[in-house]
Amino acid sequence: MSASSYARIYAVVRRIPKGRVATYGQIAELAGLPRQARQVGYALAALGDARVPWHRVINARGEISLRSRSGPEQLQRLLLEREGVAFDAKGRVALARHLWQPRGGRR
DNA sequence: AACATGACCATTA
DNA sequence: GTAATGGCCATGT
Repeated sequence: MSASSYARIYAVVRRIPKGRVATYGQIAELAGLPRQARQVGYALAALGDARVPWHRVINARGEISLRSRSGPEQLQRLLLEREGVAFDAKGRVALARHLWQPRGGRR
Protein backbone atom coordinates (compact mmCIF):
# COMPACT_ATOMS: atom_id res chain seq x y z
CA MET A 1 0.00 0.00 0.00
CA SER A 2 2.62 2.56 -0.81
CA ALA A 3 3.04 3.53 2.78
CA SER A 4 6.62 4.48 2.02
CA SER A 5 5.32 7.41 0.02
CA TYR A 6 3.48 8.63 3.06
CA ALA A 7 6.64 8.22 5.10
CA ARG A 8 8.56 10.40 2.66
CA ILE A 9 5.84 13.01 2.79
CA TYR A 10 5.81 13.08 6.57
CA ALA A 11 9.59 13.32 6.61
CA VAL A 12 9.50 16.42 4.43
CA VAL A 13 6.72 18.06 6.40
CA ARG A 14 8.72 17.51 9.54
CA ARG A 15 11.56 19.55 8.03
CA ILE A 16 9.45 22.68 7.63
CA PRO A 17 10.91 25.26 10.00
CA LYS A 18 8.71 26.92 12.56
CA GLY A 19 7.17 30.13 11.33
CA ARG A 20 7.27 28.95 7.69
CA VAL A 21 4.73 27.32 5.45
CA ALA A 22 4.98 25.03 2.44
CA THR A 23 2.54 24.16 -0.32
CA TYR A 24 1.26 20.70 -1.13
CA GLY A 25 2.98 20.75 -4.50
CA GLN A 26 6.23 21.79 -2.91
CA ILE A 27 6.08 18.95 -0.41
CA ALA A 28 5.29 16.50 -3.17
CA GLU A 29 8.28 17.57 -5.18
CA LEU A 30 10.67 17.52 -2.24
CA ALA A 31 9.37 14.08 -1.33
CA GLY A 32 10.26 12.85 -4.79
CA LEU A 33 6.64 12.69 -5.91
CA PRO A 34 6.34 15.47 -8.48
CA ARG A 35 2.81 16.40 -9.58
CA GLN A 36 1.33 14.34 -6.80
CA ALA A 37 0.25 17.21 -4.59
CA ARG A 38 -3.06 15.47 -4.15
CA GLN A 39 -1.41 12.54 -2.47
CA VAL A 40 0.17 14.90 0.01
CA GLY A 41 -3.23 16.16 1.03
CA TYR A 42 -4.48 12.62 1.24
CA ALA A 43 -1.53 11.57 3.36
CA LEU A 44 -2.09 14.41 5.78
CA ALA A 45 -5.78 13.65 5.97
CA ALA A 46 -4.99 10.06 6.90
CA LEU A 47 -2.44 11.30 9.37
CA GLY A 48 -4.73 11.55 12.36
CA ASP A 49 -2.60 12.05 15.42
CA ALA A 50 1.11 12.05 14.77
CA ARG A 51 4.03 14.27 15.47
CA VAL A 52 3.91 16.06 12.15
CA PRO A 53 3.46 19.83 11.78
CA TRP A 54 0.61 19.41 9.32
CA HIS A 55 -0.57 22.94 10.01
CA ARG A 56 2.43 24.33 8.10
CA VAL A 57 1.14 22.91 4.84
CA ILE A 58 -1.21 25.14 2.84
CA ASN A 59 -2.31 25.29 -0.78
CA ALA A 60 -0.60 27.17 -3.62
CA ARG A 61 -2.99 30.09 -3.24
CA GLY A 62 -1.62 30.76 0.21
CA GLU A 63 -4.90 29.78 1.81
CA ILE A 64 -5.81 27.07 4.26
CA SER A 65 -7.46 24.29 2.31
CA LEU A 66 -11.05 23.62 3.28
CA ARG A 67 -11.85 20.10 4.37
CA SER A 68 -14.92 18.29 3.13
CA ARG A 69 -16.45 18.69 6.53
CA SER A 70 -15.70 21.41 9.03
CA GLY A 71 -12.32 20.45 10.33
CA PRO A 72 -9.38 21.90 12.23
CA GLU A 73 -9.07 24.75 9.75
CA GLN A 74 -9.53 27.27 12.51
CA LEU A 75 -6.96 25.47 14.65
CA GLN A 76 -4.53 25.47 11.76
CA ARG A 77 -4.73 29.21 11.42
CA LEU A 78 -4.35 29.64 15.14
CA LEU A 79 -1.26 27.47 15.26
CA LEU A 80 0.32 29.38 12.39
CA GLU A 81 -0.43 32.78 13.86
CA ARG A 82 1.03 31.54 17.10
CA GLU A 83 4.26 30.81 15.22
CA GLY A 84 4.34 34.26 13.72
CA VAL A 85 2.72 33.63 10.36
CA ALA A 86 0.51 36.54 9.32
CA PHE A 87 -2.73 36.40 7.38
CA ASP A 88 -4.14 39.21 5.29
CA ALA A 89 -7.72 40.43 5.26
CA LYS A 90 -8.66 37.72 2.76
CA GLY A 91 -7.32 35.01 5.03
CA ARG A 92 -4.28 34.42 2.88
CA VAL A 93 -0.67 34.02 3.92
CA ALA A 94 1.95 36.20 2.26
CA LEU A 95 3.85 33.40 0.58
CA ALA A 96 6.57 35.82 -0.50
CA ARG A 97 7.26 36.30 3.17
CA HIS A 98 6.53 32.96 4.82
CA LEU A 99 7.05 30.30 2.21
CA TRP A 100 9.73 27.80 3.14
CA GLN A 101 12.55 28.11 0.64
CA PRO A 102 15.02 25.26 1.02
CA ARG A 103 18.34 26.15 -0.59
CA GLY A 104 19.85 24.18 -3.40
CA GLY A 105 16.58 22.34 -3.65
CA ARG A 106 17.45 20.43 -0.51
CA ARG A 107 18.44 21.05 3.02
C1' DA B 1 -13.25 -3.81 -13.24
C1' DA B 2 -15.82 0.89 -13.39
C1' DC B 3 -17.01 5.02 -11.10
C1' DA B 4 -16.91 8.79 -7.86
C1' DT B 5 -14.53 11.58 -4.39
C1' DG B 6 -10.79 14.17 -2.37
C1' DA B 7 -6.54 18.93 3.10
C1' DC B 8 -4.16 19.82 -5.01
C1' DC B 9 -1.70 22.20 -9.14
C1' DA B 10 -0.47 24.29 -13.63
C1' DT B 11 -2.03 26.03 -17.86
C1' DT B 12 -5.04 28.43 -20.77
C1' DA B 13 -8.70 31.64 -22.10
C1' DG C 1 -9.23 38.91 -11.10
C1' DT C 2 -12.43 34.29 -12.42
C1' DA C 3 -13.58 29.76 -14.94
C1' DA C 4 -12.77 25.68 -17.29
C1' DT C 5 -9.71 21.70 -18.33
C1' DG C 6 -6.42 18.04 -17.75
C1' DG C 7 -3.33 15.59 -14.82
C1' DC C 8 -2.21 12.75 -10.63
C1' DC C 9 -3.45 8.71 -7.73
C1' DA C 10 -5.16 6.37 -3.19
C1' DT C 11 -9.76 4.74 -1.26
C1' DG C 12 -14.37 3.17 -0.98
C1' DT C 13 -18.63 1.51 -3.15
